Amino acid sequence: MSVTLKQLAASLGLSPTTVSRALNGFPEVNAATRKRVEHAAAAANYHPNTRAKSLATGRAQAIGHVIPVSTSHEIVNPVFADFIAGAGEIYARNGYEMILRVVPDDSEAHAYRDLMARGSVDGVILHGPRTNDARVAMLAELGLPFLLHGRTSGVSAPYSWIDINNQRSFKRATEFLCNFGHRRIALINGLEEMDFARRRRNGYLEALDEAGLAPDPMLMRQAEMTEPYGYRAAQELIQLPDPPTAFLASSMIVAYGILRGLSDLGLKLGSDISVVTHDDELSYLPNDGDVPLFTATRSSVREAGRRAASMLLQLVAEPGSGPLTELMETALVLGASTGPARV
Amino acid sequence: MSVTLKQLAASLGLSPTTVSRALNGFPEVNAATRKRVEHAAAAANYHPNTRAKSLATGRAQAIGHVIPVSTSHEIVNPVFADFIAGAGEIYARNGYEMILRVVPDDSEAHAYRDLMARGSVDGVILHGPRTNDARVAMLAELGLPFLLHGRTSGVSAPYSWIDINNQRSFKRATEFLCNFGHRRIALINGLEEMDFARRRRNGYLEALDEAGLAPDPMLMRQAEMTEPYGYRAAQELIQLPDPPTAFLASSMIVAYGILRGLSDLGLKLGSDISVVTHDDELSYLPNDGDVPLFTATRSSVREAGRRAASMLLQLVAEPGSGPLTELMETALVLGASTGPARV
DNA sequence: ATCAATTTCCAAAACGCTTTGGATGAACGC
DNA sequence: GCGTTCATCCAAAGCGTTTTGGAAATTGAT
Repeated sequence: MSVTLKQLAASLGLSPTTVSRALNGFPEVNAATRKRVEHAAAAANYHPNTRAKSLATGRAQAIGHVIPVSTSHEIVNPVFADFIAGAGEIYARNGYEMILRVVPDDSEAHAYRDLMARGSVDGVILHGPRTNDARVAMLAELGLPFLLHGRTSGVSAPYSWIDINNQRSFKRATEFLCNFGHRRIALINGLEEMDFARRRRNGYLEALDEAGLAPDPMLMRQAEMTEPYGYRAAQELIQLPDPPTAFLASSMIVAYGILRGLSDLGLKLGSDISVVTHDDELSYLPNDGDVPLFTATRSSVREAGRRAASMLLQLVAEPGSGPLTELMETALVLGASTGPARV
Repeated sequence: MSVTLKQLAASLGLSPTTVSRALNGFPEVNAATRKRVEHAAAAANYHPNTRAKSLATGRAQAIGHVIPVSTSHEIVNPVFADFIAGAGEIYARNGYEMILRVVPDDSEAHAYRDLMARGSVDGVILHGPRTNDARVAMLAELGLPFLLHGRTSGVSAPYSWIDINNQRSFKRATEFLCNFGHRRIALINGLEEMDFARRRRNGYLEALDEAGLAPDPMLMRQAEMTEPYGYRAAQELIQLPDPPTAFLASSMIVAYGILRGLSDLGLKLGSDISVVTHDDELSYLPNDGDVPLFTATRSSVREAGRRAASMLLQLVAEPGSGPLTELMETALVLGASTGPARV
């Protein structure tokens, strides 16, 4: 059993009040006494009981992440692990706990209410926002500080978010391909009910439009971002009567699928056909080296996690500090997977 | 602000005691009163404050996961997300919270002591056990219920764990390749300081031995399991004077790297060269379909997460229930990546 | 030396719940 | 009608902190 404040105070011949103040850096305690208390605390391996502390202060010292697990397709977002790692770093550094709730996506709203009502967290981070996401209004009404990883088109009320510039990112990637002479560019997107995927498509369409190219629905796909999805998409599209000469992929995993699909048909990336992908810099799928495998729009999701956590903690500390937003630009890095269109 | 027990009691003209007992199913409360209380609680959206509750009961109602982030190689284990999803499901169902600590791997011990001293969790799950893992002795001494995801060779004291039969798994895979006439089989392993990797190597060696084949150090590699690692390993090994005719990979991601490395050289899986991989059934890397891409030793890490959580909750509920262990066998599923050795 | 201002400490209340140890009637047996 | 047993409720203590509102001792100014 761990030592309590009262015990520590007794062993020092002091009152709990003084010990508490000594350890929490209040001014009204003698410097000598403070030293004495600090030493005793360290010696006894004293750590304040989190629950008691937060009961007394009213702050949970914890941030919640609700991860919805789709009841139908059952996919766990691989990006999630790296984001969490980044955020967790910041929480730990600031004495916050991270609590995770894995819930079926149809009872996500309930999870937030529950976390709020039980006072388990001081704020939450929302993952995977969709177009017109109802969670935003709900959380605003609840009065629980929150921050979106991503944005949600169609919601007019202000809210805090951190996002990458998906639209610009995919616009630039598309332009880049156009400049290489590509006229038929396929978009292998994530589910377009997800806000990021929608924005990426918008960027893609915008660039096509500016290049005077008409979008072809046959070349646009959306689905859960698995490797086989990329594979099938590549194989099917390349066998169209008028096949694409370039692919735009929404994630490294999809890009690997496309790569496999194409090389199974004997096509070589860069020379025969081009691929640009978004790269979240997942640690186990590094796309670096002198010449990266894929030309990519690159942005570290782990860094996004760090920043998101910092922003939310700021929001929790000063509830008035208004909606905080940050738009991260991605880098368009040149890899070996792109080249001029074959004529 | 959420409603408290006291307020609820006042609004009902009852004492907090009675309301508490009514909601917690104690017998000494009138059936009619209980109904009345339950309705009022639901109407007021009452949820007991977690911190107050656990202060009073002494139980945290939370399980901790400490995920060490290597200060050097900075890899976030992709298997982690799926495991967590499985475990989280069980926690949620049983009213437990999941708390995550992301810590530099050199201060992991401190994290456990801290969680314990602050009374933040009722138990912890250990990830990524190494050979002779010191954390086991430490936690046993702390008196905090814990369970390993994996095992740790060299530790004699009993402890609770859930693991897959890595040794048997890789032994069977190796035997399978031997039966196809393969004599030179490469092992592209994870870091062998990790217990699972060590066991896999043992299984591999055992099978080679029984087949009367001498292991060749040139054919055995270990590293962090990234895609480029698989790629490089495949390319380098295949260009040896006496190259392998089959590869054994430690994860799907590595297997994809190998696949890319080989097909870049124009080799076709199954006919030209064989690959068997371990498959954790990560949701975004499904290896299924009529004929799976890879022949694989398959075991769902998500299911392991579920079972691990159940076991730990059991351990927390009945501390005496002694070390709980479960060894999950893997399935050896036939895919398109294996065939008879080319002569 | 006196009074006010500082320092330095403490007793007690509060946070929101559970739980112990009764209290109050009603029902029951005779 | 009386004592006993149940059924049903409650007051108060306690969990381990923080924080409010002093109190005592020391210092400083005059």
